[in-house]
Amino acid sequence: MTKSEVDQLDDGYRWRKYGQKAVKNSPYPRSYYRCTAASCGVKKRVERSSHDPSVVVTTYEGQHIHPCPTTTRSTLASFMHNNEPSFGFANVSASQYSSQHSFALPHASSTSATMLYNSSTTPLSTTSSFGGFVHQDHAGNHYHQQEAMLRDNGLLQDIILPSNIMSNIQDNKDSFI
DNA sequence: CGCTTTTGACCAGCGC
DNA sequence: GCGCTGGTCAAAAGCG
Repeated sequence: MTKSEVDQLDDGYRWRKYGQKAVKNSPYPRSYYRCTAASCGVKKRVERSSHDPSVVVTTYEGQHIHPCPTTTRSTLASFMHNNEPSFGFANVSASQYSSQHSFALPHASSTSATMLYNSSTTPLSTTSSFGGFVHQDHAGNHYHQQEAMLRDNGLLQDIILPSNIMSNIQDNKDSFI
């Protein structure tokens, strides 16, 4: 369950929508997505909570059998190209970036819901929870970028989960990272 | 042109 | 069997 203004959360993988249905007991439709990677049959369902419209419920089914295509460099690279050269952490670019990205925690077992790591409500007024790396684009230009890192304190507060699951995450968070 | 989204149709499971 | 519901298919449209 992820608090988000937008239905489409970027978890780093590429998804193709294959259906949408109205669901009972909810005014909001449920969307069905499949991972676009060949031979990767991972699916996800995305629906908005009827109790709290600001909450998006994302249910993953299966596990990816391939590396995440976009959480490494490419997504950030494309983002950078849209915002260069004045990328910085105290400006609008940073907040736009944070509002559009979430991070899937690993260790999701088959058919179970995966918790999303969403940074949409976390102000990026500091750089304390980010590391950095250097990106080289096709023209050979170098950009110093800040790569999102999963750190303690980072963004766990934005995950909306039952308390027992939250405590389980806290107990095992080192293994998540 | 290739990929994605939209959307009605179709199908399976379930309760009555 | 019938109706309801959730999940999937696939043709058409949209988009870069």
